[in-house]
Amino acid sequence: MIPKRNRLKKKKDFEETFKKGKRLKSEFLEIRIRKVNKKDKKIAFVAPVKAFKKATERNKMKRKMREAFKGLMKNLDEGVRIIIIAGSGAEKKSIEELEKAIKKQLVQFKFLKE
RNA sequence: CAAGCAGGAUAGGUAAUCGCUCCGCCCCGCGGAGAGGAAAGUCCGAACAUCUGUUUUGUGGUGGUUUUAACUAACGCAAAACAAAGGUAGUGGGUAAUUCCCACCCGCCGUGAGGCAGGGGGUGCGAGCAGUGACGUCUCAACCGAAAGGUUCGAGAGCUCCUUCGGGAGUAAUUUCAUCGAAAGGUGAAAGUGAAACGGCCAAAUCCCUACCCGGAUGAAAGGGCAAGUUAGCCUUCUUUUAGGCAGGUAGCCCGCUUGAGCUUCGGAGUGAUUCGGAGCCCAGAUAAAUGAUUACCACUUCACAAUUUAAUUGUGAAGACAGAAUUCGGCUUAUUUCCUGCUUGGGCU
RNA sequence: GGGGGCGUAGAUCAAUUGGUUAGAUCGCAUCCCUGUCACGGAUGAGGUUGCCGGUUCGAGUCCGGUCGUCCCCG
Repeated sequence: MIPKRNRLKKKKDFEETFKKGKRLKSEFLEIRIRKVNKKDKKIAFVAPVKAFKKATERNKMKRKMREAFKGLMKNLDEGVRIIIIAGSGAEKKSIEELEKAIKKQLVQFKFLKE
């Protein structure tokens, strides 16, 4: 789990990131990202009911994504607000595959130092 | 061995590394705790909270009358009773309470172990549509044909018999009068259809009655507290600007929020559901929402392969259910892994 | 977290108090019309009433359970 201070928790923050954030899409993931003029980094993970019907599946998906993201945290740019949304099909991917997919997108658009 | 019936338990473990949430402390750290039997469906029942009825009684109490005392409208608190709607239904018991649970009785089903969304009283199948045909039983099974066959000398001279084929009903299921019943409805007579409506039995999870239970509504997003910003208004300061306070309660935060009809264990009461007493224990409280990831070893089950080979054992590999707390409990229902116990029926061997 | 509705032919909807063979429109198929297509006409096929069980002489309808789907509160 990501520590509390790095979670995107407030409803207002969340909505802003969701609406105004840049949209990066891949086969089974969607990332919304936005930079604000602050020093902290905040992230949230979403597993929609449409893609994952049961509560257990949603929990599992979110845990997988968190685990995949863990290593990327310290190299992230300051002030980023990220929401990562899992699509259907993502539950079959391993943690390494998820990590690669996230990394690829973030590096490509220069939010993450390698 | 096969098929089945009933009941119960279980929901992998240990270690290391990297993380998350909460709590504690001698706070750069260390220690402790961290999903379920169904957390699910939301089908019932309660706790708790707020709002809200009518009547009566008690009580507090501001105001009023008033010398005091006393009386008393509003309002608050407590208790009791109650309409409608709704619910329940063998007898007795359990519980905070239930549509739940337990014991027993009767009825029905099953070869049996056992099971039942069986259990107040009453009323109630002539409704389907035109037919060999009206819940079941009993009664009645008739008619027409130059359609075919049989029997027969002959079935197209006529009569009669058997089989097959074809054909043929009601504006159907009401109306009128009288009468019984609290009601649903019944009974009698007349008319009408039919071969038959006469009689008896069984039928409400559609109808009626009785007895009993219960004030009602909304649900933790209940409800309460603190309170940025903004602000109509009020007060203070001041020539004004301004500043401060009050009021208000939005965003946000906090409480509610986990000690409870609690768990473990011992003893007593009871056939049992359950209950009484003692001792010990504290056992998730998140909120875009923690309880995870990786590796190793050890168990258990299943499958595949190989070896020994009657059975079985050993080794290797793979796989391992349903499912995620959201105020808290008690039931019910549904999903699902593995195992155990007792019993029944049938077959085989000794 | 809490509450409510709806599942009937390929599609959109009906079905009285439980009572005939579950009906209508569009679509579909075949034939006719035409030189051909459309239009038009005729005929026809198509249903486990979401699923499982119960009550009943009889269930789309009544009662339980289950699955799916849509909506409301915030």
